[in-house]
Amino acid sequence: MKAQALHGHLDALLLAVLEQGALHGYAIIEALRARSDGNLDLPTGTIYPALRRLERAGHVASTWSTVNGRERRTYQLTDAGRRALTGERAGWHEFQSTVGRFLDPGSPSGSPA
Amino acid sequence: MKAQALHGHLDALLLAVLEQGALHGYAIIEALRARSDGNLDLPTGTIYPALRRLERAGHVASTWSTVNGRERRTYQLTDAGRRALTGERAGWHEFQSTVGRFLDPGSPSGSPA
DNA sequence: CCTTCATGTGTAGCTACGCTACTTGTTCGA
DNA sequence: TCGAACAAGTAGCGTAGCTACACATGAAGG
Repeated sequence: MKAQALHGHLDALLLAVLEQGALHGYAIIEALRARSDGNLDLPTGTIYPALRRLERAGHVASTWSTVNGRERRTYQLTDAGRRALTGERAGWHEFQSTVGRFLDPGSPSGSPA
Repeated sequence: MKAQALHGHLDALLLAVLEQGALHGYAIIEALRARSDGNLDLPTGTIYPALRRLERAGHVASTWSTVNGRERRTYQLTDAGRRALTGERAGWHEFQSTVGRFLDPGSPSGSPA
């Protein structure tokens, strides 16, 4: 998967992963990798700054905890984050349908969903 | 539509538009706008550099012509461009399915196509 | 005649944002 | 003891689309 394809969609992915339950950064990376069959293997330098961004935006909240002597910052979705995710989903569908109209051969209307 | 969502997919769009016939830059902008119901209203500063990039990559070829005293640079797909478009389509489908797995609620397998 | 708008191409510089490469620290198995 | 997995983090880079501009012609309107 081309690296820059993700541009602008990472926030939505992170919110979607956290929708199913709070996770810490490292676990988020593993969840993305697992649920995408290895297609999304994102480096920490991508995830951690993105999570800080989401926290500054109020979409996630973080709490520190210590597990086996290791410091974990666990992130959970806020109500605003849940609302944001709804918007991101809508945006994704619009984007998908718009680009698909050009790139999907057999779907003329552009609205398969 | 968020602006940076397009990142990494513009080349594919341009190749797809040119697949249906040669067009000059301005007409490409209009074609994108028309076929996307106005969702893709791309500025010239996006299109022209992108076309130059595609030409340097050998995916399109350009020919000058004069129409009504106006200089037009018409772009057409090369064979390499056609092959590239096939790859871009595959990449798009992979991307779509990967992200959709997280953002599309009701499609568990992630392979609707 | 002059202004304005649509047509048409183009560039310089900005900015957003994911990536590379690195650092720090702990636990666990070889 | 040493390396690998776990866990978090930052500085700086690079890509690539966007903003704002410049330039030129033709048609329409006053």
